[in-house]
Amino acid sequence: MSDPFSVSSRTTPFKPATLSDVARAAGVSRWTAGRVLNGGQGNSRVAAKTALRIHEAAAALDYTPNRAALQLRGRRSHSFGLLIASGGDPLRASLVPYLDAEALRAGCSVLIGDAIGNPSVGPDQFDRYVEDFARRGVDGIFCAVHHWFQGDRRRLMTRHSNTVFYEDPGVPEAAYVTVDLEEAARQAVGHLVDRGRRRIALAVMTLARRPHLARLRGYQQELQARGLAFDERLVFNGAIVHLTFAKYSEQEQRWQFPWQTIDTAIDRLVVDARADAIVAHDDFWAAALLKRLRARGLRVPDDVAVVGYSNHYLADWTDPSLTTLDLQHAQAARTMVAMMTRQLADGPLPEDQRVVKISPKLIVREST
Amino acid sequence: MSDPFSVSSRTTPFKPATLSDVARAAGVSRWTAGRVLNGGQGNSRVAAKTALRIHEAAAALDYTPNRAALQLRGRRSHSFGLLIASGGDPLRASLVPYLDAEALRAGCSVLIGDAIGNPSVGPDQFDRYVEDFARRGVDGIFCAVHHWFQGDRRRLMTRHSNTVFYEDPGVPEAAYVTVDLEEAARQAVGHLVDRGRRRIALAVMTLARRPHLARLRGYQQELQARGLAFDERLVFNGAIVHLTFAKYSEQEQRWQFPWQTIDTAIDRLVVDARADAIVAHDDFWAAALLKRLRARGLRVPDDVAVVGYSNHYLADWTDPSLTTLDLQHAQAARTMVAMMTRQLADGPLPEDQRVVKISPKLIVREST
DNA sequence: CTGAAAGCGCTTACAG
DNA sequence: CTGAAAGCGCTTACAG
Repeated sequence: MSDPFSVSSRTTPFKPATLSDVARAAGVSRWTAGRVLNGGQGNSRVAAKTALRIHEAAAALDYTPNRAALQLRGRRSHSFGLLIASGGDPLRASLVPYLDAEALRAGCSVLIGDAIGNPSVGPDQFDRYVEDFARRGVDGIFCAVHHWFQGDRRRLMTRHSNTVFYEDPGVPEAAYVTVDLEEAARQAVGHLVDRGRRRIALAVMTLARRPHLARLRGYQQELQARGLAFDERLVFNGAIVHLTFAKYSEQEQRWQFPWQTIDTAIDRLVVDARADAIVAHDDFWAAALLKRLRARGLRVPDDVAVVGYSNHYLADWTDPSLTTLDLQHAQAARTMVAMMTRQLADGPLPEDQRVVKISPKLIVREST
Repeated sequence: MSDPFSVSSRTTPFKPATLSDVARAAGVSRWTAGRVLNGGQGNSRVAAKTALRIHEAAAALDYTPNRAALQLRGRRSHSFGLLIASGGDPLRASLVPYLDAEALRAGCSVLIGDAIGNPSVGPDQFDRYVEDFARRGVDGIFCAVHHWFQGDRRRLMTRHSNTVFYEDPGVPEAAYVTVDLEEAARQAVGHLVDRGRRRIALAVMTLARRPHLARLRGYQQELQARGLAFDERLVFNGAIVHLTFAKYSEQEQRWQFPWQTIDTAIDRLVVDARADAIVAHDDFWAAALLKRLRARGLRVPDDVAVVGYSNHYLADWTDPSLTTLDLQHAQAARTMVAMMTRQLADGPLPEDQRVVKISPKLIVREST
């Protein structure tokens, strides 16, 4: 062949050293070598100097155990499956590098299941991944798929008892990491009070789901702690307005944003209730508020301060840039992998340790 | 045990059917069953009615071949490795779901290597992934890591002859998919001319790298095609200004954006050279231009129109929203998987088929 | 057209 | 403390 590329790939066929090679080099049997290199408990049954000789031989031969063989014998695959729908949720996409980094530190690779919600796959992709990951013998599953995506979470949990979720999947017994929304609201309100705001509004997409009620609680708590009265006209619940919600367009792989809801929120909160600050549902709501407030000639932060939630990339690029709460994904990932590792070692976590709350961190920019 | 969770996971230990099970059920030998279900060529040597019986038995038992066993016998692992640094490059993160979806359609799973550049792993993580993926026996590697990240691309290619890159890695013989930057510049300029602009500027971070020279070529071509004179004062080369570049902060996992460079660009292009439109390096440059133009009292698009590049999420959220070029990641992913599949079947691609250019697509929003 | 045997690289009882 | 044998689930020469 004249192609140097193909020649090189043929003349250097990578042939890794096997346990037999190491055993031969060290002058011991395969059993002994296996015991020392891959065995768990039994290595105490091998003489220290023999073990040393074996380790040296292994290092010299650059030995790594063959994963396929280990797996065939029923050992751990040292891989995790990660269920995520980053196409439909850009916020969670940033969890991936952190989870991968943490898995790596735990000696595991990550199989990604990221096509959920993609128009080219079926709506049952979630369940297909669950099957495929099982067949590939992953040691556990991380599930960061938002609740609005189809998929049988219960079946996931029976199929993979070692599952750790990001945010409450609404399935009993589930282990998960979640951002403390109560704390998030408290921090936002506290910051705005410190900035001299007195008519602080809360604008959320819905109060129908439990997590958002936690937000309302935190909001009220902090107002009270700061000696401010609660005024229900300063709470905007998008769901009640009966306008269009954010809708994910699978065609365009983008969100169709409910701009009218934002205008209504401004009418109610700023025009009617004279709010001087708004704690927004998330950074997208906050960015939309920024645009629509400007369109009405209202200045941010002079007339109205705005706080977002999630610290998405866009927070640096809105005009003005956005004060928001960072979700601390690095910490979330670390916690998720730690929970997984514990589950792997000790089985299901005790009830009082199945839910871990992460405190978000306020990032102050120009909008407050 | 009183824990229903752990009980359930123990009472239903998932024990998949094996080839022997299928053979027994169909009343044939393992050889025959294997030939029919997993064998490639030899299944013509099995009687049609026998084959049918075997397929029925396999379906009834929900048989799937054991991957570990196949791999141990030296067959394909039906998995790909994906090298990416989405933490350091949010634009490419959106390739992941598309690549995963396409790999799925080709019957393969994706092992993700996304921790590159993450502060918690070493700078040699790229090379570590290359090793780990080899040991796990992936069938090929997709590499979408930006050139500024450390990592031995040559070694990657000798270790995995089936590698497909996103964007030119600068390694001879490499197969890659790339966005046609010449075409991108032509489309942007053409659109601006259609909008009545006559003093169209080009603002890029650098002209030192080959791809960006293609941009300049496309820009000049389209001006000429539209009968407009080329004015070198309307080309801004960020590298020549000797100001700070965008720098990725591993601490904050964010880009430190060179705002001064943007101000200088506005001085040169708009103030000095009276540009009425700017084709920007990317969406981040475009968003920065929007903010800085407004700060000077210049209106977009009335005074100056701005076109971005990449159609990042933020394009919807800038004020005004951004006209930009979509990178067509779905198409890029489809092409990458197709190239991989061909390489897998036929070996390295012929030289004239190793580089595939994707035409970006203009998305018109409010900034032009 | 079909079967019995060997072996991929490892572990796990079982003997010494 | 160490070794020979069997087997995880599959494929691949070999015989029939």
